[in-house]
Amino acid sequence: MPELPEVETIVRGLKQTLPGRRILAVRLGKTDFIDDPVQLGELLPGCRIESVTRHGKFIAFALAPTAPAANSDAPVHLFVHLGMTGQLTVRLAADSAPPHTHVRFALDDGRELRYTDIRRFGRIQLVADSEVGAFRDRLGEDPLEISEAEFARRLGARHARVKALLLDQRTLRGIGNIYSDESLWRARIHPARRADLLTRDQLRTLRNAVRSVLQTAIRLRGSSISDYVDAEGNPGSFQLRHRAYQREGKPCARCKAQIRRTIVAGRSSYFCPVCQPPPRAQKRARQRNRGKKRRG
DNA sequence: AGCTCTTCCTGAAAGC
DNA sequence: TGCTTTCAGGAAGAGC
Repeated sequence: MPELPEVETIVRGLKQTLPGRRILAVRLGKTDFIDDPVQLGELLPGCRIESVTRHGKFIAFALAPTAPAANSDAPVHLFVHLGMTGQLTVRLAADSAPPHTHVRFALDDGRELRYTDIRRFGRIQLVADSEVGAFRDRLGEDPLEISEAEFARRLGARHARVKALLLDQRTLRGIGNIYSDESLWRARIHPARRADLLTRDQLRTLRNAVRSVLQTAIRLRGSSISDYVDAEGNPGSFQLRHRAYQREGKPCARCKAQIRRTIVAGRSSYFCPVCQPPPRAQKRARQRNRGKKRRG
């Protein structure tokens, strides 16, 4: 599943070769995950790719029309979200494309940018220049850039479970199921703990854990669990460093207790029952509160 | 406010 | 062996 480190790796790869290239043609397969496929096909041919950037898990292409024949002279941004199984690769146009390749952007150097997505949980949309700000504002802070104080402010007052907040793209942008579990394991915090009941120390530790996990994962070019590959089609290797995610029954790397799996925020959540004690005190507090409500 | 459930989709793995 | 069922999950929306 592409999360921040995977998307960052892909973007770094695309930045090497795409800026300055012109899109000659667009070929579409299935289009049910594209906001406006007709507009995509009409607007993009003739556009030059100005830049490639990452916003959370989104990949943004800034496009500028070049030919006078272009259908519009307004710059536009193409936002791509890879969902679960999306891949963006640059290949020679003559090379055969894998199954489930649904979008092919022919480039002016004989190659093409391809979007492949088995499950089509990804999204592709065009965003007008004037709306890019609003689009980005819907996302929270980048977890690699957020300050300690801002991290504590964003999470520390919330009653929600800490894992739900890590996954919420409006709180922090870019973290998914793998890196939330890996960060919580490193910070020794149970995923179901309420964020507002964490200590200052725990919030600081968690922020640092998130940073170091993401930075290491970027260095190792992401985690390849099932479908992830970078822009050149190569897998990452951070999955070899996973300490919690998908390690149910395996020994904790710190204390040798068996990693357990539970459901938090509707997602499989892996944790060490010894290093990351479940929130018993919270449970008792909730039971007391329920009692009070019934009586009151 | 925050939780749970549902929907989208395919393929791998488990169950029979 | 071969079919059917289950599960995985990012995000959005509904309903409680």
